[in-house]
Amino acid sequence: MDNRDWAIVRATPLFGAMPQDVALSIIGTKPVRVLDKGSLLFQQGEPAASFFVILEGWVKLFRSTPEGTETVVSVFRRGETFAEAAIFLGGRYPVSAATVTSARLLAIDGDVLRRRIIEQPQLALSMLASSSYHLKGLVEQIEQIKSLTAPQRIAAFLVNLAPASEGSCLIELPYEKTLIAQRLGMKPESLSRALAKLRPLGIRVDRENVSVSDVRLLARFAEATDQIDE
Amino acid sequence: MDNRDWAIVRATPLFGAMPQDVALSIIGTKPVRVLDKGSLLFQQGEPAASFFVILEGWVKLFRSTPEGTETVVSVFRRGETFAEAAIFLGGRYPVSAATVTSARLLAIDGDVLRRRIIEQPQLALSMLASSSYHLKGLVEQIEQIKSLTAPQRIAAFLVNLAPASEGSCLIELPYEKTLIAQRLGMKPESLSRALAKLRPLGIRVDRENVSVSDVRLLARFAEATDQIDE
DNA sequence: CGCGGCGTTGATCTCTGTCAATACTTGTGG
DNA sequence: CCACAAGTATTGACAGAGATCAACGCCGCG
Repeated sequence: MDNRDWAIVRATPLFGAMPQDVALSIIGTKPVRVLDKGSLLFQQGEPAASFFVILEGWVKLFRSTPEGTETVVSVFRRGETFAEAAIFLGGRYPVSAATVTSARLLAIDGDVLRRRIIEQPQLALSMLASSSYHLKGLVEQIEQIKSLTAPQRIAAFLVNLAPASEGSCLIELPYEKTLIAQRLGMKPESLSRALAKLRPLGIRVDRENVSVSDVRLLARFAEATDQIDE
Repeated sequence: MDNRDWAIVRATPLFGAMPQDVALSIIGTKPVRVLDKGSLLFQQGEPAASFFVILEGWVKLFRSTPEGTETVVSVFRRGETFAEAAIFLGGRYPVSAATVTSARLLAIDGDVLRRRIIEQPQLALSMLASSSYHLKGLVEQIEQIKSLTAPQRIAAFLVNLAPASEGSCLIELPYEKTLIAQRLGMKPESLSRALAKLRPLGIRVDRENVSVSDVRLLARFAEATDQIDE
């Protein structure tokens, strides 16, 4: 783990809020785990031994039914932590996790964290802040699925990815479209068509490259109750 | 607040886990708030001053867009706590809350709780457990909306309400069907039709009374990939 | 070069939303 | 006590969004 990695760790809501020495004592000299795309980190139902910080790459959380269908719950990127909450939930992961790109991760021991919390009460506040952050993310996702159409959801997704909140920009899709579709709760075919519908709004797609002519216009479309007509 | 109320408080994951005197010191002599159906508790975006324990009745959490559409995120009942996590999220509620029946609630001050956490580290673990529990609920909801049809969702909802996991039973719907529909991410009309489709599975509905002839059958239907055919 | 995974496009079907009409329940006031 | 209004639930007809099934193009890889 180099300085670059350390900076990423310190930028997370969880490790950013605590004193430097505490953060260091938790992370300790944990080796960085380097993983191929598609590596399974843990499975739903397993005892929750540790949680993770993403230094590089993308990770999906998903649930699978006995029948084999797989529902993507969220997708995290560099600088995000996940599964912290699972540590406290009867000790079992409620979801499975796998990398969707090659990735470098930090795995942090749950026991160590729990012990540190007892010693350092204000650390708990960081944990709570972090878990509240995830809660908010899920709430937003529920709102989107329940109230937006497929084209609106992908529009919102793009707006989130955009570097600025106005003007034009180029966006590189961070992972495969199949996964984006799952994350947004639709089929890949629908994603294709939804993107096609955004064309009149100045969206061009070529492979994983998306050009947006007017981010604000896109954002407005994602929230509007009435849609494109022509 | 009488002994009955106190028992409810102690049965929550949050207050059940902590020593009795700590729980007492947090709740203190807070008056019970008695509210009519439809009372607004707080609005999304407001500074999060306190969180709540439900002693009696039902409460919905929802998000509203500027356009006025309202998305129900979750519905809680007696014995549940809500908005604990908001206290730690930049101090703002990410959702609004309103009672959907007449209700009795306990409102607990956020500052007090935060101070107690500093003094009583293991209290933080209770908080985390409680917030993890809510997280899990949201994850399950996302999974349901994304992967189940309307009849399956209402089936799952009924199974959750059923007193036993097998055999037959009578269920009283806890709040209005309009709200159930919102909670499940569908329109009231669709809820009516979805319930009608469950008839071949031994579901009879009369007003708010639902009779289930075989809970296990219903549960199986809620998870099945293939559906009723005839 | 051929194969397999991913993405797009087309045709069709199914589910759910929309719009509208009709009970039924509840509460209000004459 | 009844008429009436408002809110809630059900039902029907219809339209539209998205799923499904299938075919095809594209690219990377052995």
